[in-house]
Amino acid sequence: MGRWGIIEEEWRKGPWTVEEDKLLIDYVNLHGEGRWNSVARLAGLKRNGKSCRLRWVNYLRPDLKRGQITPYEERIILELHAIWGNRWSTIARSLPGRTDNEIKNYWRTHFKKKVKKSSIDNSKKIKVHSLKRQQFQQQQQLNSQIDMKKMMSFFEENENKVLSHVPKQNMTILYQNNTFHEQEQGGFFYSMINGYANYVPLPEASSNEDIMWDIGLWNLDDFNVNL
DNA sequence: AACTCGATCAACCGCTAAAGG
DNA sequence: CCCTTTAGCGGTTGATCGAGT
Repeated sequence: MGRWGIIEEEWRKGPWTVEEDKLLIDYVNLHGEGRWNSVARLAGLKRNGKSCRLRWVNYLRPDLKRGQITPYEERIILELHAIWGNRWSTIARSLPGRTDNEIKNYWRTHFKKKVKKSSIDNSKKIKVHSLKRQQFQQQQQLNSQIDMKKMMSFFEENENKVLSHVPKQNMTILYQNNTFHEQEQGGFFYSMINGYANYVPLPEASSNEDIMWDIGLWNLDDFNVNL
């Protein structure tokens, strides 16, 4: 019984201690991710499954990237938020090692006020309309020339392979370490920098017009490049 | 020294969808 | 089918910190 004659909280809450972290890490190493509700029983943690999962995915996961959001990452966040709105987990999939929570926090603290008045209407964010497409294409053209040069050489070196994937609306291709990695996700070419070609999923094309627009992005003539 | 205030961000909540039985 | 469990999402909170007064 607690101070007030009420049954004590069954689960611990609040910030995690290093001891708790270690218990959770040991549990995941032993049993893998998932079955979070059994962590308390099997690892001796007085945390509910939800809290354990959150701690793992947002902080303890070994593949997380630590440190400041880079300017490159910031640009992706801004551009993808213009497309997707507050769909943080979708945005996070394009930023390896970053969590949706991290991106959400970053955007809210850095950009919420600035975007408040002029922001696009997020209520229809799932639909891709021509205005958004125009905005996105304009942003594409505002990208730095060095990015465009890398993108150009990427296309030139891998033209056949890349173009063969264009009609596949559900194919995502990552280009890392001089190899292609294909993933079954909706997507299209987004940007290329630091040897990392990033295909970003978009809301599914719902009309021929949308599909044509997606393919249009692959036309190198569309990019304003000064080599 | 004491206080306010805004920024930051880890962790919470409610809710939904998918999976399991 | 229904009911329960589990995973995941996005909004919100509140502890903490540092800068300014």
